[in-house]
Amino acid sequence: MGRGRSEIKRIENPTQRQSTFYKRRDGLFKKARELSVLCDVDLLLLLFSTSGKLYHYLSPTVPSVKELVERYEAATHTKVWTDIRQERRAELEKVEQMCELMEKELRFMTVGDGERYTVPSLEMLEHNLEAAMRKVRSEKDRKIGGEISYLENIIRGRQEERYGLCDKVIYLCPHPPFSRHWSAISVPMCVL
Amino acid sequence: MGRGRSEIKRIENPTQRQSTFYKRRDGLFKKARELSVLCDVDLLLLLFSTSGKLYHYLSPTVPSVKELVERYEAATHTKVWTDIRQERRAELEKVEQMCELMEKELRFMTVGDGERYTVPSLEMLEHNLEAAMRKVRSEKDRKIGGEISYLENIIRGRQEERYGLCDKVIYLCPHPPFSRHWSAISVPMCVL
DNA sequence: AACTATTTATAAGA
DNA sequence: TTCTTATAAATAGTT
Repeated sequence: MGRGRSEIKRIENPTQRQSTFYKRRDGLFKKARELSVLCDVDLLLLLFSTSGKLYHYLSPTVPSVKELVERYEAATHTKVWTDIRQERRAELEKVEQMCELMEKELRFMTVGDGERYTVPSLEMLEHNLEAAMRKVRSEKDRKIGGEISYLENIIRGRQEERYGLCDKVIYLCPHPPFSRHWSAISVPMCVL
Repeated sequence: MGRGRSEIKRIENPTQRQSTFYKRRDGLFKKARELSVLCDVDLLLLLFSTSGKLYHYLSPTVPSVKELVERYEAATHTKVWTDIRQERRAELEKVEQMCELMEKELRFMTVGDGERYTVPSLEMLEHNLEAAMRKVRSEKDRKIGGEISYLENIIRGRQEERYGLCDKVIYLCPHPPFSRHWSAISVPMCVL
């Protein structure tokens, strides 16, 4: 339409292309709207200009873009979102596998119900439990040993402190007025 | 265009509507194609007729419907597929939680690295392991006991079978020609 | 589908 | 971008 042109090929002049874009874009959306209303048709028009700007139209009868794309999927048998779903599914399966593995191991450690176990597997289990027990016991001993030596150190430190204080007291006050009381409270004072 | 009409409202006459649909549909797709070529624009046109038939057009410059809908998502910040992804995410999180729980339990049973355990928790663990060990041992004993009596039964059965066979042999052949050979192979025969 | 009278869209220019 | 206008294109009504 208009004065001239009939060949449809990319307009190289950017100004002219932009101008044509505005006009034809408006025309296209108008036509889309009209068709959807006149003929009771569901349609979606998505359009990105070269500059990346979005223009879109969705028939008023259609609830969502999603709904329409799903119908498109069904009609063409081309799963648009297959990749994403497969990715997720793979992720999920991986985690589920790990879960199962751990569950199995756990069941093996706790003996849920003995029905399933054969004698050799029970022996293996017994062996595992013995190993675990040894680990736990040595760990416990190590911890207890550590705590004991820690407490011994504290006691030793306090003892030395006490000696130091007693020496000081004797130096400052060689003849204390209430010697019996002093000695009576000296131990608790040092322990504080 | 054409002779008359300017009001845009649903055409109630089905024949007329169908006719108009064909004409305007072709016009719309032509316009869409022309715009995408002339102005170097990415566009998607999805259209479902009242009868459910799909017509669509995608700019030759766009690789896929998915790609365009993703750009639509990005542009509008309306996650078209949010629901699906959220569902999956929830599912995944649930499994991951279970996984973590089991891992914790398992770690408690196997004592990965002792650093984290206090003496009371180690004692608790030791206690659990002892209980498990008792369970396993009693289960093993029960199984072994069962197997032994099962084997004893078999042996008893075979023994009786053997006696029966020997009796038969003696009955049928009171004076066997090669008595020494007979007795030499009688045991393996019965065991077969 | 095809025709055609008309309406619409739009290219070019402002 | 927007308006104007000459002209091409689309299409409603009809056959």
